[in-house]
Amino acid sequence: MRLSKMHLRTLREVPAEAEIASHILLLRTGMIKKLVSGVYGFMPLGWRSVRKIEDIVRDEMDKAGGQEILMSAVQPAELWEESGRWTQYGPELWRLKDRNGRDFCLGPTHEEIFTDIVRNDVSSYRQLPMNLYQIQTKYRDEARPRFGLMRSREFIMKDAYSFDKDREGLDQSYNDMFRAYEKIFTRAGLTFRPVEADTGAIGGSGSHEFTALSEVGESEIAYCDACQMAATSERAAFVDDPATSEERKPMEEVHTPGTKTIEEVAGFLGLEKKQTIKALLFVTYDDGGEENGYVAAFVRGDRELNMTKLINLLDIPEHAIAFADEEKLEAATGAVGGFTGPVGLHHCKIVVDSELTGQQNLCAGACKVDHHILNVNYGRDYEGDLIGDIKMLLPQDPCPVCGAPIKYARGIEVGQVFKLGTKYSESMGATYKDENQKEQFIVMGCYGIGVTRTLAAVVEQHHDENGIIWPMSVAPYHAIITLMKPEDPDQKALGEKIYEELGEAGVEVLLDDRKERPGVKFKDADLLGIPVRITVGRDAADEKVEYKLRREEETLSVSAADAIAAAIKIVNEER
RNA sequence: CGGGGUGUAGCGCAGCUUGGUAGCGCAACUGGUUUGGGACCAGUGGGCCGCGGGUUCAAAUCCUGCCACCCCGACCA
Repeated sequence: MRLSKMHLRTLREVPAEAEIASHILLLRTGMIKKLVSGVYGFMPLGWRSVRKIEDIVRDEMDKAGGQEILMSAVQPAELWEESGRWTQYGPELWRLKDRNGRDFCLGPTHEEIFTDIVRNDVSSYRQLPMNLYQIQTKYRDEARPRFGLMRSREFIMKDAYSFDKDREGLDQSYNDMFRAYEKIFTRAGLTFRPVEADTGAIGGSGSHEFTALSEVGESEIAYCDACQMAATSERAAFVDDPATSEERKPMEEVHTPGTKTIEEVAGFLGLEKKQTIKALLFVTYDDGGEENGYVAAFVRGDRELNMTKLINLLDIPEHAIAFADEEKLEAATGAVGGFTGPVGLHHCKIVVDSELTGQQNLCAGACKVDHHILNVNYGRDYEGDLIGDIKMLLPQDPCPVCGAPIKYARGIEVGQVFKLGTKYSESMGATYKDENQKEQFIVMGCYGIGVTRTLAAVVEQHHDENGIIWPMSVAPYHAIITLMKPEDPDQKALGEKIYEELGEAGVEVLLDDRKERPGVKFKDADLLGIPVRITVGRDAADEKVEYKLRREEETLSVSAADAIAAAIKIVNEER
C-alpha cells in the first residue's frame, strides 16, 4: 500500500477525550474513530490489526476442533425468557422492539442462540462432542463506557460453545480451550495470566479469566509467588483463621458514645480490630424492582466484605441488592447505623462469615445508639441464616493454597472460559439420546475472547512516548519503506524495487511516497510503529538504505538486498 | 445512578468575570522559498459559539431547561 493513496489521518495532538495510552494512540494513529460514547469504527490500519487478531483466534480455534459459524446479533426475547435471563440480565441488555411491539435484544453473548441450535440439530450421542464458535459484534449497554476499546458498548468478540455428553467430556473441552487461549494470547504478544474467576450472571461451575497485565486494567487479581494460585480478587478463596478455644464469657453491654467505625470502637475499648464484628446492611429487590427484604452481613472487624461472594451465597442476581438506607432499615429490623450487631436483629436475613463461628468473645454493635456488646459468641448469642466465606482476600493475607503472603496486580480481562454444565440445556431443553436410548442433558461450556479489547491490551503493553511498537503478529503492516525524496529518481526507483520484492515475498509493506518533509514521515513512522523500517535516502544511488527493526534497535546502513533479506527473515520468524 | 468537569472551524484551545455580532495554533487550499526528525513567507476557504426557552435595543458571554462528551465512584457475561 502506498501512503499517498491510503486513507490515513494521524493526529499531532492528544485528543481531549482520551486518557490512557491505548486509547490515545489508537486515536492518534487514526486506527479507530468514535461515533458516540462507547461505539467505535475501524479505519484501514485499525481494521487490519483487528483482522490479524481474528485470524490468530480462528487458526487456534480451528486447530482445537472448533467450527466457525455466524449468528445474528439480533435475538428474540422468547429465548431469553426461556433461559430466565430476560428478567435476570438487567439494564446492560440492549433491548429493542420491532414495529409490532415484539421484544428483541442485541446479543451481549449467545448462550441462548447456540443452545437453541443444538437442541434442534443434536439428538444423538454420536454427534457429540461439538464445538461451535463465531467472531461477531456484541452489544452491552454499559453504565459507563471507558477508555476507548477497553470497555465499549459495541465490541467484537469471539464466543465459542462446547457441547459434551458428560462432565468428563466438558473437562476435556474446557482444557482444550484453555490451552488454545494460552496459544492465542501468546501469539498476540501479550503478557498475561490465567486466573480463577467468578462465574457471575452467566452461571456455571468453573471459570478462568485470561488477564493481560496492565496498570490501567480494570480487573484486580490476587496471586501468589510461592505457588500457582491466581484468582480475581472477588473470587479468591480465604482460609479462615483457626478457631480459638477461649472460655466464653457472659455478654456485657457497654456505653460507647460516638464510636461508629470499627477503628473508633476498637480504639475506645482498647481492643484489636480482629476482636470486633463488622456489620453491613443491604436491601434486596424482586424481579420487578420492588424491595422484598433486608440482609445483614457480618465479617470480622479486620476483614472486608466481598460483595461477589455475598451475592453468590445469597444466590440472587447482582442488581437485586444494594446498600440499605439506614433509617428505613432501623424501623424494620432494629439495626442502628454504626451500632448494628447480630444480637437483637429481626426481620432480616443474617449472613455470617464462616470465620466468625470459630472466634470467641467478640465485640459487636448492640442495635442501640452509642452501645456495643462485649463477649458475643456464635451459637450461644446469635445464629446465621447463611454461613460462608464472604470476605476479600487482600494483599499480605495468607495464600489459601500455600500460606505465603498474597500479592495484587491489575490487568485487562481479554478472555474468559466457563464450565456452564447443564444450566442452559436444562432450562431450554437441550438433550441427546445416549447409548442406552436414555434422554440426557447436553453438558455445555462457553469461551469468550474480546477481540477489540485484546487490540487495546496489545497497544497498552507495546508502546512508548512516541507511539505504538507492534508485535509482528498484530501489526497492521510488517514493514514500511520511507522515501526521503519521492521525486528523486534514484530513491523512487530503489524504493519501488524494495516494495515490489518484499510484496512478492509475502511481506505486508507500506511505501511512504507522500510529498512530505522527512520529519513528518519519521514522526508518523514512529507513531504507527510498523516493526520493520527501511529508509531510502541520500545513498539510494549506491543501492544503500537504512534498516531498523523496531524503535529500540540500532539503525544499520546496509545494501538494499541485505535489507530485503533481513526483512523477509524476521517477518517469517515472527508473523 | 451519585459526584466533578467540559461543549466555540477537522484537531488542540482563547474569548464569557465586565453583553456590542468570533479569534489563535495545527490541519486544508493557492503561490513562492525550503528539503534527513512534525519548515518559512504571503494569501484563501471553513463557525446555527451543543440544543431550546428567557432577559435585553443587542447574547458565545447573563438566567433557565435539556442534551452530549470526559473523569471518579456505583455497576460490569
